[in-house]
Amino acid sequence: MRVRCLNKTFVSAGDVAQRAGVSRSAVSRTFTPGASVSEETRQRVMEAAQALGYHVNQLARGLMRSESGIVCLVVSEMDTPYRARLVRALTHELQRAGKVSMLINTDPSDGAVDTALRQTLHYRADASILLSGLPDKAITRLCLDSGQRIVLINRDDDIEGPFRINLDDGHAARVAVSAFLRAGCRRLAFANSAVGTPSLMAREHGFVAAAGEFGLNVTVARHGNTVYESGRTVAQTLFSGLQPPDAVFCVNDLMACGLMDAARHEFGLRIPEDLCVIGFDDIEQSGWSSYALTTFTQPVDEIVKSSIAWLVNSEEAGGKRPVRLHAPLIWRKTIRGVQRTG
Amino acid sequence: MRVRCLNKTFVSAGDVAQRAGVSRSAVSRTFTPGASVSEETRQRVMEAAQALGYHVNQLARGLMRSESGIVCLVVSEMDTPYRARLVRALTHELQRAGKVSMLINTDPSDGAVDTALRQTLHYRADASILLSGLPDKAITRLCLDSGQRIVLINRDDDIEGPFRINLDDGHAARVAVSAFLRAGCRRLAFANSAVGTPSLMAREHGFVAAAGEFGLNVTVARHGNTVYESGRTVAQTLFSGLQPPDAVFCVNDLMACGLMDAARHEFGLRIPEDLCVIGFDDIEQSGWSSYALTTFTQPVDEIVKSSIAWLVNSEEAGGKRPVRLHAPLIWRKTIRGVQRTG
DNA sequence: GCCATCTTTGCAAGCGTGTGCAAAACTTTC
DNA sequence: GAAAGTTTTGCACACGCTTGCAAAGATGGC
Repeated sequence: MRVRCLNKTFVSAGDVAQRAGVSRSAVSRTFTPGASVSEETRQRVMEAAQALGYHVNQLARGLMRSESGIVCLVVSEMDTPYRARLVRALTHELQRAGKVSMLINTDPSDGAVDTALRQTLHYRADASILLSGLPDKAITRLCLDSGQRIVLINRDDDIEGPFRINLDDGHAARVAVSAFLRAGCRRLAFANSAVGTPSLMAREHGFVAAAGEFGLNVTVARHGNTVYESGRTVAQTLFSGLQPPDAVFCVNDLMACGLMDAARHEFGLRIPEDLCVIGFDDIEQSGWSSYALTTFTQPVDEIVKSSIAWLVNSEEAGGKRPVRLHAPLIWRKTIRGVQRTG
Repeated sequence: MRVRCLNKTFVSAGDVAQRAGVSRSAVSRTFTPGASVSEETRQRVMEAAQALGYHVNQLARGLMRSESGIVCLVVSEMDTPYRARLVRALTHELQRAGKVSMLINTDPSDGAVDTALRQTLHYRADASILLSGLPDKAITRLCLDSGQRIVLINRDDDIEGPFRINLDDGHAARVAVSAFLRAGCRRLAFANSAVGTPSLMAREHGFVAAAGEFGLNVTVARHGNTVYESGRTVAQTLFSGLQPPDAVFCVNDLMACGLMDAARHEFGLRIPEDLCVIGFDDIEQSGWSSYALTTFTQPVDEIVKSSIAWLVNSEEAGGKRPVRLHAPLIWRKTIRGVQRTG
């Protein structure tokens, strides 16, 4: 049998009321901002609450109001540097906004995103923020119909209803091309994963298109997940060929790191003398002096700020069109020649 | 005014009952494993639930039972590679155990761990897992008295009651010393942060003591947080001196990476020829070929497994003494000479 | 001192669920 | 077919909270 303390497990509003000599309503109102309580009773209640160690039961509160105060973060591979940073920033800001975050792991093994998103319904989450995996349309509908708000970050799916927030991948791709050209590179390549997420593909297509405008072909290599190892594998493909590239735009910093390591340690290439590299995300490791990667930085603060602003302001349910944010290029040392603002 | 659908926001068990032509209890029992329902009614209920899109309201369920199914993860700097990996593994395993994880960010800005831990009480979490920050004793008591279970990971504080899980830091330190000695190193140093967490200090003291047994002094340098930049700073201190070390045990892989980068790029040292390095955690980056760091690996799976096993089995509230896990040394390329199993 | 106005308070009805209890339905046995 | 036993079912209450409503109390103007 479960061993517990002798007294009741939790003190309830009733207990506090009794001790303070007021009604249950009074203590409820004391803890409800904007409710009508006299200063005197408030004091008495607070005192009793303090003494008894009372905490409002958010489960019960959430049952009455329609708001549970819970926001779900739906994310897979959350230990990826960029994802981890985003999760950290989101939880931090959500807490400041008086919300609490429920973390839903959608790593492949245990069912799909759908199962997870359905989980968010069980707890009557006020909102869900999806950092990865695209949910089934029906489930999304279900969530929206349940009054839940949905934010899609970097997933430019064609679903109607959610708040969509994306980067201007096309613009970044053009900036990358012109940076490479200015550095004197002519044999361009694009390193992608085989995942095929819309935003990853937007970078690839944007890069190919922008290069095309200058009459240049792009060698595209895709492999596996968007991780370090894939970067290495792609490097094997690219640098073993007859016409190895002298510039590679990597869809992601993690892949860029893998590609650079393989280029240096297995093919003896010097960066940026023999090879220029640009990445995407600006993860912490890109700033480490072994990489010093020139890369596009994710405006994490802006992403977080606008997401949460939309969640909290229950007004303006608008947001038909996705918010597009700019990802500026951070110049480090993987591109030769003079830098210019991109 | 908030725009909603015309129908009720959520369908309740009552709605399902009405449609299925049974009582509300029948619905409740259908969704309660082990309750007594005839196969026929179960079918009817499931059908109606499906049609209406019914989901058990976990908030209400949690109100009735004493279990909310919520487990809080209390963590700061969660985008650190090791922490992120742990959080990922924990959420994954918790979900498999039918729990859901609430992520509490205790980054310095908004209040201390205490505020966060109190937050876990608001939602009547079944348990809290603390990865960082040591809570006030009073709050811990409060949580325990409320029937909440607490797990402390890598925080060997002297609090009574929580389930404590630690690594055998002392043993690891001894292994590090002998690895350095076998590689012919004689001028040992320890790179630590200024944070002073028990487990970090245990590594330092263990290393100094073990070296002492061989009549060797250890230069100890401490600086800032346990991050990459601190590793660089510590390197400045260590390698600018008259007697620069030829072996450094870093309290953490992140610091090891910083130290190695500074050693190579600012002091022109070759690793492992001029300098041997050992780290701790075995983060992903340690495996990257730019570092190839020999390091102690955190048995994340074991940590997660034993934590959750303890949370779920409400029996055996035992666990007075902390669980000590072994952190094996992963041999890569930052120690010269022949490897031997440690 | 009296009435109108405003604030504070307690009552009671809900929110959506689990569950003990007794009645009802079904099954077995003789 | 009746008695005994087993399962299933519905009622009603509980969980801890919010909130509309009306009564009570405080305040002010005349």
